[in-house]
Amino acid sequence: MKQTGDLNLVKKINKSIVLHHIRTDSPISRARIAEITGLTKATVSSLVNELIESSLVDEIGAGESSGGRKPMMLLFNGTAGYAIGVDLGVHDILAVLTDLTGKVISEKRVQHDNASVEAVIQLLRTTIRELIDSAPQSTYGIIGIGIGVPGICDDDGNLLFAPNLSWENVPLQKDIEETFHIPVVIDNEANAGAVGEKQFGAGKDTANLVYISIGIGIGAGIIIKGELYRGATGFSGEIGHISIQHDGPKCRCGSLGCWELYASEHALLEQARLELGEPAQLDKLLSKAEAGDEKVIALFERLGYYLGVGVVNIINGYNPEFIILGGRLAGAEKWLMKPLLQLLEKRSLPLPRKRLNVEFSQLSDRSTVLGAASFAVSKFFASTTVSIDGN
Amino acid sequence: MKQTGDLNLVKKINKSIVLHHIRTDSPISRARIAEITGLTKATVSSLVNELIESSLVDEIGAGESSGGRKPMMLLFNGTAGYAIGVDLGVHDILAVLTDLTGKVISEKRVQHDNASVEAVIQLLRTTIRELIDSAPQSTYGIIGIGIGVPGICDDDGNLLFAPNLSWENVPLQKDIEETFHIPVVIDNEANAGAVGEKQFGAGKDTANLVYISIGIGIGAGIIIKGELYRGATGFSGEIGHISIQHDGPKCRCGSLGCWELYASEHALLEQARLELGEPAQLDKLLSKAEAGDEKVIALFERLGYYLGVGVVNIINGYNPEFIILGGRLAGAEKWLMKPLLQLLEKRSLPLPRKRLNVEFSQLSDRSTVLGAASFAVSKFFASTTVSIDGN
DNA sequence: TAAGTTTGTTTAATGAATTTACAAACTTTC
DNA sequence: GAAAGTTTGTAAATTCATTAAACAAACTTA
Repeated sequence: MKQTGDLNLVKKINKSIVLHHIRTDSPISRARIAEITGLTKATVSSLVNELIESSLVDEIGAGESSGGRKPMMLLFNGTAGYAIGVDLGVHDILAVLTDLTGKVISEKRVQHDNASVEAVIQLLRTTIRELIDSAPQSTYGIIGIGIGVPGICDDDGNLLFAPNLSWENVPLQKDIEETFHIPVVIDNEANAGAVGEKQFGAGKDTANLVYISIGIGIGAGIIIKGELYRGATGFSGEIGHISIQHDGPKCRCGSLGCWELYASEHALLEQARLELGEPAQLDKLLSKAEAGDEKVIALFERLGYYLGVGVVNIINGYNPEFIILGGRLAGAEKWLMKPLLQLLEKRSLPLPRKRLNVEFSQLSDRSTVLGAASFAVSKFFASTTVSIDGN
Repeated sequence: MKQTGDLNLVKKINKSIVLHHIRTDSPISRARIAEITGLTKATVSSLVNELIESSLVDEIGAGESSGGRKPMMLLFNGTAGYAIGVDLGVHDILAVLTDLTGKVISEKRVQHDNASVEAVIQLLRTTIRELIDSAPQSTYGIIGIGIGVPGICDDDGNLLFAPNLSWENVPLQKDIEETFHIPVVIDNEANAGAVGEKQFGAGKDTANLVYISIGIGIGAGIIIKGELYRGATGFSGEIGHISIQHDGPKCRCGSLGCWELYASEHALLEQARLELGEPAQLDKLLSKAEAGDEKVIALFERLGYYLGVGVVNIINGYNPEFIILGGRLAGAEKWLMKPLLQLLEKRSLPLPRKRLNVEFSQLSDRSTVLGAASFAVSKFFASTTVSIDGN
């Protein structure tokens, strides 16, 4: 049933507000937190002391006086525990160990050939195990594992469908949880990427952003009012399958003229094959474009146009403040950005466009893995701020 | 800053939970509410008695015993106050007086020729005045006015842009508030329609629905987790301007191939003119189709196809549980539904479609006006208790 | 050195929920 | 029809997080 109100809830709310300010505005004093939040000094003091008790906050010494007693400055203790983030890709696994602030402590990257589901999961297990073993000693240890996957998940952490891996109904969360006995969160790689960008990338101060992952297909993570939008049944953002040509070519999803048939890596390589007369690879196309090959540059520019078509749809449909383009094709920003922006200028409604930013990701291929780690940290705080005192 | 927690908040939360159950599950006893919510009987008793004190709840006598003392049944007192809902259309105004349950008490419908902004607003004022005067005596009187408008609004109740009225920057909320000194809420007609459908129509038990208003243009109201999704800058759902043909004909919005160029009433009439060689009107086309005119039926069926194209995009983009089609064209359900469903069957991804319903509105042209009244009621409860969101 | 400011803690008060107890009103059972 | 058990709703005592007020410590300024 719905959450009712009691004193426990009040404390949980206030404690997480206090912790939030220590995490984002640190170093900060108790008095300043009281001033910002409207809580009394006594309340803040009490909550801060509990947070110190539980190792999540440290006092780092006196700050500058503003005409009276010097304030004791507080800092979030990012090393009270560690999280693991994983980007389970189609051809590789990228995994990081981060502290509670999201700072990367160590990183592993391994290739896989997707020989079997079990083989990949086994590789995943050994990769995670190595990172766990590399973690420094800490109060809470490894507090969780977040995994971004190239497919659709349900609420129970099952990977329902991952077309580019040809996986179906893999109980990934349960599997990894049983291996390590640590809380595991599974989510779509674009959702994870969106969270990564919001926490650590260009979207830091934004509550409404759309992260578009342009890879073999196109996926999107949508953050509304600071929260991921998952749709009714736990997955949305199948934005790659928004049709931009109702009578266009058939997509494997059953529809016609889907955006990702025009604006994905797969689409680019297919066009390159048709126009250049030979199978192409992304890195080769990139170096050719870099060398000034006009035919290849034209290919990228056309891709930029098609990206723009879909971005206009996203603007009109979601009215975000921020659109961040990421994924493998983010490396082609140089040639994609201009035609994309030109199209936006011409085609998007002026009102939704007013307060909008469109940028390529600054985190390169780490948006997803950082977001995944962030899922684990969020889950930890969601479960802890309530019962951390133990009473 | 963010809302902090205190005893007041706890009480607000619990009081609104209790009221929510009385509103939705009535008649209901105190004991049953305690059982459902997890609150203690003492707490429920105390809160219920305050609600009775404030006239929002009535005791209606003893219910059936289940083996012990008979329970005292509680009922929400819908007549403690009245709300006004308005659908400000392009050619007419529909306004209703409802009680707090949304039951329509009286109704007014007037035509207008949009001679000037001031003339329409004056007509709006006299219409509202008549409804106010027709309201029965009650504890709280007229608790608010909600207005659905065919355009884009900002948070301050300004009608920024209404293309089909040719209005721009009209401070409608302020204007009506100053006339009646009653709280006024302004919102887009599709947003109001979505809320109307959720409260009173087909979407009653749904937290995630999209209401598509097919009128002269196409608008949409999107409800996510029981709340309207407004986008970053207060308006979204410009779904009519999602392109379904990236190189299609130019739309007045600047883009090419927008959905509403294919699937709106305007589009239908334009096609009718081209194919039948004479200017057409919707009601005439409807009667011709009714009479079995195959050419006209084919027009509707093609419209159904184009509706489906956009609906597939909405399914893939928002993954709602429920899509409700409303607006003037809802009257053509008979010919639109079949090609629409056929298209969905063929083109939408199986997973998002699984738990999805697509229906035409049952409220005919009252979705918007009922939703608008509901806005006023919600605002009233938000100020007295705390927002009542429907699970 | 004295006066004023700022920080953070202590103490008492507030009030909403919980726990426990209980009376009243019913039904069931023998 | 009386006794036993159940259900409903209220009352009294307790709990606990917040607030308000007072205060000591630490610092700046004049």
